[in-house]
Amino acid sequence: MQQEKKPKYEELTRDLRSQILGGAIRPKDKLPSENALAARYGVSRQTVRKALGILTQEGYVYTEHGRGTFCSGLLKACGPSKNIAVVTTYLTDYIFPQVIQGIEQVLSEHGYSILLKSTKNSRTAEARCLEELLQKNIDGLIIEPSRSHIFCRHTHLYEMLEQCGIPCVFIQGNYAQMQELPYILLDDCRGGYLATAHLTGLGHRRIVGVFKSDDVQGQKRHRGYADALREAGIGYDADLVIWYYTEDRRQHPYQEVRRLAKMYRQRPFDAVVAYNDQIAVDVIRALLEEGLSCPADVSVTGYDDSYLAATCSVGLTTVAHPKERLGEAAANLLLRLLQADVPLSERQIVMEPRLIVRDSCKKRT
Amino acid sequence: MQQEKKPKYEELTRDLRSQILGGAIRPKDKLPSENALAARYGVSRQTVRKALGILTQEGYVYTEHGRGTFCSGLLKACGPSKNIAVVTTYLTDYIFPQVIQGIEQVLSEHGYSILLKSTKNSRTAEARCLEELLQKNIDGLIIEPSRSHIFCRHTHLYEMLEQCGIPCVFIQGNYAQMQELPYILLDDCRGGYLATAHLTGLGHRRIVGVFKSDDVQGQKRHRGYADALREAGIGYDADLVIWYYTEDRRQHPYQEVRRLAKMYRQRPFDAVVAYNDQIAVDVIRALLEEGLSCPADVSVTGYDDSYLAATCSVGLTTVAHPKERLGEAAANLLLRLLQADVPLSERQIVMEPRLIVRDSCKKRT
DNA sequence: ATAAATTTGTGCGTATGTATC
DNA sequence: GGATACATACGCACAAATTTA
Repeated sequence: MQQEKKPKYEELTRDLRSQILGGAIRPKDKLPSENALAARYGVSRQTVRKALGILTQEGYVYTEHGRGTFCSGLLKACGPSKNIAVVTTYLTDYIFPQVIQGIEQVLSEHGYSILLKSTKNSRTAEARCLEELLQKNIDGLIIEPSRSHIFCRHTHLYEMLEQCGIPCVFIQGNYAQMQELPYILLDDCRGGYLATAHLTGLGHRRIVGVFKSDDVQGQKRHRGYADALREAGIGYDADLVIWYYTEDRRQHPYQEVRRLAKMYRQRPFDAVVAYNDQIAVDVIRALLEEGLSCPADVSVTGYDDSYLAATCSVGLTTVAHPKERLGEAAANLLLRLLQADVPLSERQIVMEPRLIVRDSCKKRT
Repeated sequence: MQQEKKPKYEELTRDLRSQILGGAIRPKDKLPSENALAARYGVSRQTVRKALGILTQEGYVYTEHGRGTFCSGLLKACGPSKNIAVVTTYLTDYIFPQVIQGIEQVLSEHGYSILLKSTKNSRTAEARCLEELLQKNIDGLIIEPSRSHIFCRHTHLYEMLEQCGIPCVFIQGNYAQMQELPYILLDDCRGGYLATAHLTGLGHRRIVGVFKSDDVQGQKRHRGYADALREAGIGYDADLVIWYYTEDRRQHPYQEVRRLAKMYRQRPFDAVVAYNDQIAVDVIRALLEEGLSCPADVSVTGYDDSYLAATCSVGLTTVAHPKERLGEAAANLLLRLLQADVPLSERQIVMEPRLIVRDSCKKRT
């Protein structure tokens, strides 16, 4: 009869593994030194090293040069995947390609690849997306939250990410419930203020506002709009504010502006603050259809300084969006989070918007 | 001054890995024995074993007790990753976001994620990119080749993909050496013909052509241009053809058109066929700077029907590019390749371009 | 602040076992 | 059986990082 051959290193591996799984060796505990293990088990140091190598690869332990070998906190099956997930609401919606470009630029220089996902601003899609990503092997996440105005029902997924040691950076917006997570966004309140104050500065008083209601950006830009009006001593008129949802973005703002324009004789207005350049273009189109011209009759501001602002029939006065630089900043922040702890104050970055004046606003006559 | 520390086993690992990726060692090949490698590299057998251990773990080689060490056929046997790599030259360059959108749309419906990479139309970046992807776990690849006009020096990487069972779909262009690989592209020859024939049909005879020289699209559009001229009985005039490289795309076409425009009195021309809409916009700008207007003095055609075509100061007559549909078609083809064998005739799809007439071309007076 | 001790990382040499041809 | 090649195992030396005296 023949005995099963059991390599000594395998015996040692099994023994140590069961000690860890059994709780005898707890996470963060220091294991005996290689020499100590060699002596205790009556094997050579090389054999110990082989066993520890296997355990390291399996994720049960990690080593620190000069300090020792330690039981790891939680098991990451494989090593770093060098994959970073990037989740945005849309891929083509005008400034996202540039943001993604900025992210890709920085990350690929550091040997990372990008896993791209889009949610179409749907909460369920975002949740499904995160679940998928948790099953894959990613090292980090950059995400633009969907419908950031409403309560987030899947905070548990973000907690899970945190527990897995996968850092996460929010861009554009963030969730009110998770204020401590890293983010990079624009001061949209200030941006809305800048656009509106520019118009009041030009003497306009009846200023229409068109805002998106289902993300924090829209709500903040609206607040800036209201602040600027108050500062200029202009009463807030809810009838001049148009709210729209993502789904209706193609039609609703356009139609509402046409409705207001039809009543221009009875209830004139001087200017329109649009949520972004896309809306501004629709606004100008709607005005033209009703015989009003921009900027002669009505001044219009955009937001984001997209390609539309420059190529539009009227050069749009708009609020500059950092685009590539936002992407780069997000990527750099993520890289720092991957390497070391980053103090809270540096984990949350707010970029300052600035106004770009073109031809779509004119002094009131 | 301090020397970079390089462990010998790492040196050996790198060397062997690059031999495998470089094609010097091919799948199923037997590597030299451990002793032979030790002798050749002047290291101990232990060091060789360490290097081979790493390569084994990475999946590049496998060992058979008593037989030898072999280059592995398939990298990574760890099941489908549900990741598809998408490699394009640029991410933001005007129609790519839409193509990627189309791909993402289809693939995400089937539970796949997208790994995004860009090459900036650099061959070395493309090669580096493919090597990176081979080390990751991808199920398939959609790639827009870089500098597709020149001989591809890294066919072995594509062969490796094939041997690993990773299907690959080319979009936009393909390499002349690998005619049997699946692709989806536009009939660019036809597209160039359509644009040029439209101009000859309007009575234009001296037609400038601006083409990109470092991809097949440019060469094919040029051929279509030449075909249309011949068909109209117009002699080919090399002085009217401007070639440019990717690196010079921002300046060179613009400056060359200005140069031609400066000599307009002596050597007038009727129209310009531009490689794409971006170039067309630059062309129109150059013409304007020299006091020539489009379409009154000179007709201009674009290509791709990008957002520029519609938002440009003059509505561009251009050749429609399927964009999203191209992306969707590529994704669907890849899905089919992942499931089953696809007959050659269905693996290669050429989409028909069509002309979109706007305001940038006028009948010659 | 420095030196010594500890601990992991790299590398070599050797011996023996075992599977394949 | 013999040659070859991988697998396991031990011992030793020195380097590099860290902690301790």
